Amino acid sequence: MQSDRELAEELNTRLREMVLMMRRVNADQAVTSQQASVLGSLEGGPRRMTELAAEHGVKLPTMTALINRLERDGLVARGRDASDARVVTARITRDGSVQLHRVRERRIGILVQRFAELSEQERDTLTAALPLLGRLFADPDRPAPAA
Amino acid sequence: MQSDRELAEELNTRLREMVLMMRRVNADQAVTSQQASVLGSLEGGPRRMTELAAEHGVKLPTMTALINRLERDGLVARGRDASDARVVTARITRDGSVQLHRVRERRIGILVQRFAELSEQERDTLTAALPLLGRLFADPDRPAPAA
DNA sequence: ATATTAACTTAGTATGGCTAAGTAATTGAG
DNA sequence: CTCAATTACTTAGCCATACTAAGTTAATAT
Repeated sequence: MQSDRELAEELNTRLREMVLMMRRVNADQAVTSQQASVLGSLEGGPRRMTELAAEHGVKLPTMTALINRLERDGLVARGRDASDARVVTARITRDGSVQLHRVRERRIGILVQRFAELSEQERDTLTAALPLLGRLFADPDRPAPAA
Repeated sequence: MQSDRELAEELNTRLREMVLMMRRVNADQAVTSQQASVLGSLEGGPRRMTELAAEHGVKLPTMTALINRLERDGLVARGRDASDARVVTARITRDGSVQLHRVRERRIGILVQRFAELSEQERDTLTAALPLLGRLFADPDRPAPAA
């Protein structure tokens, strides 16, 4: 039986491990994890710059730079909004979709490998815990990103 | 009952949420999360540059730059190894400890707050799942960082 | 009609990552 | 013992990603 404090400390440690692992998994990939994250937001269709910045918790100029690089590399294309000439939209290109798929499969593949080392019962425990993690980390101000 | 694949996809989504949340929590802090992480490695005493780089999964020149900035801000101090004149060590200063404590309390405080919204049973589920996450994210090549 | 607001971009600065190349100290081979 | 190779680190130069402040253009409101 652990106190909330101890539980929080352990979770904090796991978060650190998780961040380090994701960094290792993503090293030497063609697309950075930040770029993959933005591409994920575009899967459902074009999005406004402002929306993207808010969803990813960055300021607008940062998103401008991110989209500039993705556009330069041919992974997204900029567009305009018909009803408001100030608005700039970004959509994912075919190349972008291919890259996104690649990154996602890589990450999920690694997680699946790791799951193989868990027992049936341990997998059940994890299955039960995932929605709780979702509640712990959800942002009340912002809807969850698409992927 | 979920397949490993579905489980991995859900975990991948949770990972994204966690990263976004930790970014929000750490925004507007005096010390970046990377800096806090390095300071955490120094709590147990001075460490060599090489060790620090390996532990944090970065190359040596990156650690040099990180320590340069921390030294400039007075949060760590460089030292020398008595037995090998090539070796440079870093130790945390009093100011560094204060900053580290501040960041850690902030993060843990937020997690504890979130735990308050969980039921007793849900907390138990989480307690059972955390060690599993540790196994999923552990780096076989590298021992877990101190904090 | 014009002032304000909103949506972006540009410019400038900092952190944090990399590789390649340089320096100084230790180790090892002959 | 000498000198080449290795080890530990730093420097230099590049890129991605973050910020604020300031500029531009379009929409809104007075």
